[in-house]
Amino acid sequence: MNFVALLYEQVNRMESSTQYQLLYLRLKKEILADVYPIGSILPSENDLCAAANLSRSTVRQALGQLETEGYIIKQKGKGSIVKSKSRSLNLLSFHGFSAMVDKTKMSTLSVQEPSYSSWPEDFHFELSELEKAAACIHFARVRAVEGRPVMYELTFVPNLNLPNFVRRFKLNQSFFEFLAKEYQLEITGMEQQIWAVAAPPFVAQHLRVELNSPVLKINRKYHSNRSHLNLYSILYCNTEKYALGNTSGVINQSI
Amino acid sequence: MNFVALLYEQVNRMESSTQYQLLYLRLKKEILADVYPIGSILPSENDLCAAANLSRSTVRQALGQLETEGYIIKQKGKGSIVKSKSRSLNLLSFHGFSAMVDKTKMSTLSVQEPSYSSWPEDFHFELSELEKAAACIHFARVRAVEGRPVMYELTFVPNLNLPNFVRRFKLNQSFFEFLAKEYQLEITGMEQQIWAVAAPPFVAQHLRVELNSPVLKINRKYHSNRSHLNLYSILYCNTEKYALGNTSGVINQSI
DNA sequence: AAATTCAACTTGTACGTACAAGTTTATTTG
DNA sequence: CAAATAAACTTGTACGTACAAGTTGAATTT
Repeated sequence: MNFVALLYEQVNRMESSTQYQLLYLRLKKEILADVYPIGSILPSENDLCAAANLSRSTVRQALGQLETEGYIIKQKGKGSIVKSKSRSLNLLSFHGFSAMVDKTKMSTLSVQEPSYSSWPEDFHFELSELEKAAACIHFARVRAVEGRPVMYELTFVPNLNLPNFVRRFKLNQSFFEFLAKEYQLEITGMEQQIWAVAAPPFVAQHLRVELNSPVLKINRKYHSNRSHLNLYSILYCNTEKYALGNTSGVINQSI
Repeated sequence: MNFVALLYEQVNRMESSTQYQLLYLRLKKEILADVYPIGSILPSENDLCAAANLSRSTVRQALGQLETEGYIIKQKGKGSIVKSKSRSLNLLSFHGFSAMVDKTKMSTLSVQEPSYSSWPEDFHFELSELEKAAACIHFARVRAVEGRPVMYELTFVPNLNLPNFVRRFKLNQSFFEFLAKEYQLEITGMEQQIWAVAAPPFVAQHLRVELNSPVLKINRKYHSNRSHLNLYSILYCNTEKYALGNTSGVINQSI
């Protein structure tokens, strides 16, 4: 089976399928496109039934999937409230000591504009034959909080059916939102490995820390809804002032 | 409302409730008690219907919750296979470069046996009044892989309705499994913060690394099914040979 | 003996009904 | 006008039916 056939199969798997999945996909797209912005309430289950000519159980199945993936929160008596525009993946992200870092205080510096190249010789993850054969899209950027560099990020993407990526992607926008909007490419999962390492020269320079001072190194492999397309990142983090943090599980703070 | 009243309310919330939740709780307990060991198959949906005198939709709701919490995997045509004895929390855990570290090669060294004490003065998480008023159960241990220390773990637990903890808990057993079995205390969520720091003397000693070499420091707050009881850990990790890693999201590796 | 077919299982999808329980808004009542 | 009440919503739980689709193992055929 060649590559084109594989792609067609994937599209079929995504687009045909069952009634509740079709509704789920439609609602997800509409949430992403701000038809239902964050904080708004989806049409009631009965309205969705009437509009799509489906039974309530089927509608509830679609909404249930949206809920478990973190897009909406359902509230008895009220409705389904849009919570987030992306599946909660539980990435590590920067936190202050109490609250999350204010997004308005974050800035992005370009280190390496997007370009097509070959894969690094000593790449940190195993690549499939398909990925090896494709060109490697590479870019690098530094994230800063209040002007202080906190993260140096190198990204590697196999150029598989991502037309005009280099021309279209600008470093100061959200990478994941760009992929979702332009290519309907959604990140569905991730693996990562974390080390504490002594900062090598190029890292010390970009993060403005002393040579050999302790920094976090994170290797990430992102999985997507295209089964042969994975994204790769190497992150170096300066945790002197801001820690990396995350939250997992259902936190029950009732009473 | 006093503490005892709160406890009663919690027990009521857990034990009364709905049909599918009762079945869910019963099956979860039986999985934990090895009535259905890992890898085994639960009774079929129809069998569960007949045994509990419930409709299939209700049974499926209970199984669905077990599935989303990571206890079972459902397979069309086969059945519900027991996958894990605890909710998958997506903690960071040690990995080798390719496969997970062999559990038989892990050992635990005692650094500080469990004892009752007061809370540290400069504790890393905000404590509630209830927690502050309780005594602090503290212990510390070092985890080693192939004789090489990789993690130094300090644990702090408020002594709230955990009778005879110090006498009953042995450091070489799983802390979470002990809590589930002895006190029906389940970990439901977690927050963590991560830094790369220069190893201070006591850490360098326990992890057998050079003073000021880079190590991971992780502060964790575990949430439990008792809404006023949280567990706290400080971890120091030597990542020279083994990285910390995790996986999140649904990984779709079909085709 | 090996391959095929078929029957008996399993879970998945989709429809339907009925009532419980929480929220909001309009109505009634004092 | 303010408060209590009622009606009209919302989602949650629980029951039922029917068929589709995947898995397994026994029966049949080759």
